[in-house]
Amino acid sequence: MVNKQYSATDLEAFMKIAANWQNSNHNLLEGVDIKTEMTQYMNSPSMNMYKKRERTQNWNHQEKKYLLDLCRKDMRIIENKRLDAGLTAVKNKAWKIIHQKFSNQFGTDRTCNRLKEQWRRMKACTRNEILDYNNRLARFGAEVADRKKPSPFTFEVWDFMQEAKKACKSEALDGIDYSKIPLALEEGFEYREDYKFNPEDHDMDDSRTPPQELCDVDIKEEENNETFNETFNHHHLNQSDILGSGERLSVSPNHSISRNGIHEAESPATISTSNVLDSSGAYMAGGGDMSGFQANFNMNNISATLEALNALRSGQFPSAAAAAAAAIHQHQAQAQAQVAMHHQHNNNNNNNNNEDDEDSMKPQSKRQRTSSGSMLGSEDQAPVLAPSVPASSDSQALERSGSSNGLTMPGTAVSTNANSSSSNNNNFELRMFMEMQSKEHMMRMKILEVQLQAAKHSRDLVEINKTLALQKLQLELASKRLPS
DNA sequence: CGCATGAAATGGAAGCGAAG
DNA sequence: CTTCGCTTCCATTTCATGCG
Repeated sequence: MVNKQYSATDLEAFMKIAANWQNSNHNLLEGVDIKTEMTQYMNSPSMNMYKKRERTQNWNHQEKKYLLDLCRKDMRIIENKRLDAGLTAVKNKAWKIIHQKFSNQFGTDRTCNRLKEQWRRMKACTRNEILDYNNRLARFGAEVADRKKPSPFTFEVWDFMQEAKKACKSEALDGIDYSKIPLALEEGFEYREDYKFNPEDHDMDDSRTPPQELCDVDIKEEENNETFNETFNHHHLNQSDILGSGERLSVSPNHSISRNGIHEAESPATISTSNVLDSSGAYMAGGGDMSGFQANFNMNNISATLEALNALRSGQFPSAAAAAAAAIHQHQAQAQAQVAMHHQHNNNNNNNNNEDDEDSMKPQSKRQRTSSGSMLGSEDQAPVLAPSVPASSDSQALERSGSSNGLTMPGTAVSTNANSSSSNNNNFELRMFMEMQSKEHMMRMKILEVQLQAAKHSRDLVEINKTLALQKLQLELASKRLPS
């Protein structure tokens, strides 16, 4: 973004005033290069509010297309008209990701608010163009109307708008709690630690915005932290859940990760993200290969997960695995009972079999729904979902996941072959599992270390900025006292 | 429950810059 | 200078939330 500077004429006018003032206060400003001082002062951020605004670079087609593609990923969130706290937070989070992705692609010239504005403009222009076109089409026919036919991109945006409208309408009466929804935008996305503090994100061009409010991302600090932590949790073991420090373990019965493993319907966006999260190995190394194990490990045996991760955290991997395995064995019967309940639930909600099945494979799905009307709009979601898989027991689901990639995963064996007499096989698989756990732990530790380092640097940067600001303030105060 | 406040969405006006 | 396309900002509306 072009930083605003005063023109030569502006400065000349200011200089005249300053020169007059200097003449009348000669004794005070003797020897001061007032022109340099003035130029610096006038172009300082604190004077932004008095400057004329300067337009940014026009948006090119690639930028618009990219923005559309990003918005498309989470259209149900971005285009949702609801204003409740949960959805607003998720929406802000989505915009932050969009902004970061956009910045990665095209540089940091566009601020988050500019992105939002552009998105609004794109929609408004599209609406106008299409309505105008339709009008002409109806009045003068295709030949005349086509003389000023909207671009294919306009039609693309229009299609998106219609699609989004439909999608949101289908969920409008659905009391979905969006606050825990993972975003499709998070696919392969890593938060930048410095995002919050990155000066590039601040809208230095906002002529009416005082310096202290320069953060143009209209997102409150706490949301910032929350969203970061949330994503951090999604990407990093969900330790807060599992270690009991967070609130997620005490989720309501409606929560998608309920204790009995029964899951609610889920939107395509959520599902796709869940897949991503699974494949990114939120709990397990090995990504999608371990999904079968995850399902049983996490949903039917939260306590086992707890124990395992407690051990994992303290570096006792063998004991972690053993704890998990033991707990899983213990809970096997209980799991079967839950599966039976699951069956019953599925029978009661035939329309949502697919979603439930998908959910059962996705321990990361954090969707929380209100109890009333939760099934509304599900028919709209169904066609977008992955091909349906017959409702089955969790163990069958595990087999599915195992056979689909031609591998029998250790975790699967641990959880499904509880009654197997092949203890050697179990031991071997357990060892493999431990090794994987160990590797994963090492990786996570490294990631945490890097993030900690980055956070420290960010904090240092803030401290330095604070100190500088303080010094500047003191200088200003001193110079003000000088005339008196 | 009603009111105050804040945040986000939105329509439209004003301003900017390039092209003719 | 005018026009046009685009960006930016303001005023208004809508909704959520907090408080008495």
